[in-house]
Amino acid sequence: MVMGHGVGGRDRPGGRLDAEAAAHVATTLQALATPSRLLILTELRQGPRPVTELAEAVGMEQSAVSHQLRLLRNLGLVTGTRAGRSIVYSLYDNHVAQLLDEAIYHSEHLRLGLADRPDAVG
Amino acid sequence: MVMGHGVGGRDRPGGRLDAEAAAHVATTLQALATPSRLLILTELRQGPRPVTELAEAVGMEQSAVSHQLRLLRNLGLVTGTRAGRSIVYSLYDNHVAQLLDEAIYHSEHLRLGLADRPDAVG
DNA sequence: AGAACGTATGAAGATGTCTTCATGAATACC
DNA sequence: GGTATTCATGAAGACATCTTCATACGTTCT
Repeated sequence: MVMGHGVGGRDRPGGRLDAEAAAHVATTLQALATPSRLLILTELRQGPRPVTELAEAVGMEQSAVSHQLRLLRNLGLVTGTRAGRSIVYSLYDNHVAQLLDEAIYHSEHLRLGLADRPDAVG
Repeated sequence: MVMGHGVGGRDRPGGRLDAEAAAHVATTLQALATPSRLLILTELRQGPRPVTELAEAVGMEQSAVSHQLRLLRNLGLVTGTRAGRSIVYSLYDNHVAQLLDEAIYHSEHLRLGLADRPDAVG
């Protein structure tokens, strides 16, 4: 059960953004705009994971993972709780999971044009 | 009516990503991970706009807007068609609009922790 | 207390990104 | 054809980002 916030419609689909709001959103999205973090987050999407396990799962060094986790932590996207000597990380809440899912979904359906699209510009 | 692609559920909410897929998604999200581009896109969310109008609406120089538009174009997020001397840009399709909406929605509901969240780590 | 394990952190270097400046190309108007 | 308008583009500099290396911190076990 995913438990969305409604039926699938947001209150106000497409309002303008002021500079501050834009900065806020940009910061949040930047957290998802890196392969390493995306791998970490999708791994966490499967369930809570200690750092070492994460590192192995995504094929990164422990240090690099820790650095990215700190960033994600500071943004409130993940939380870590100690369990023995390990620290187990999880996605912070359902908004994160959904944002992840939706971002992946739309990205996969966008098929990057990357210079092979016949644009009218020229 | 927003006209989603289904009912609000994605096929497979939360699969793992391989390195390639992660890179793809990251690239797409990076396009939304900047205040300037976010402003441009949300302005386009309101409807098609010529470059100069865009520039004025978001308070950027024409050159800067053009550079960002090229990036968004290359990623297939927007298209531009000539109309007289102007080139009118629009969001490429509904996926872009939705991704935008959802990204903004979730971001606004995430309330960046930014170092004031009592994390268990320490 | 000492050793082993798991994680965090700071510094530093390589890269990437964004904006500005100057200029070029296409269209419209006179 | 010449000029004004609208947009694109390349170069360059300021700045941010990510990874690695070295090391420190906290916990567990003996």
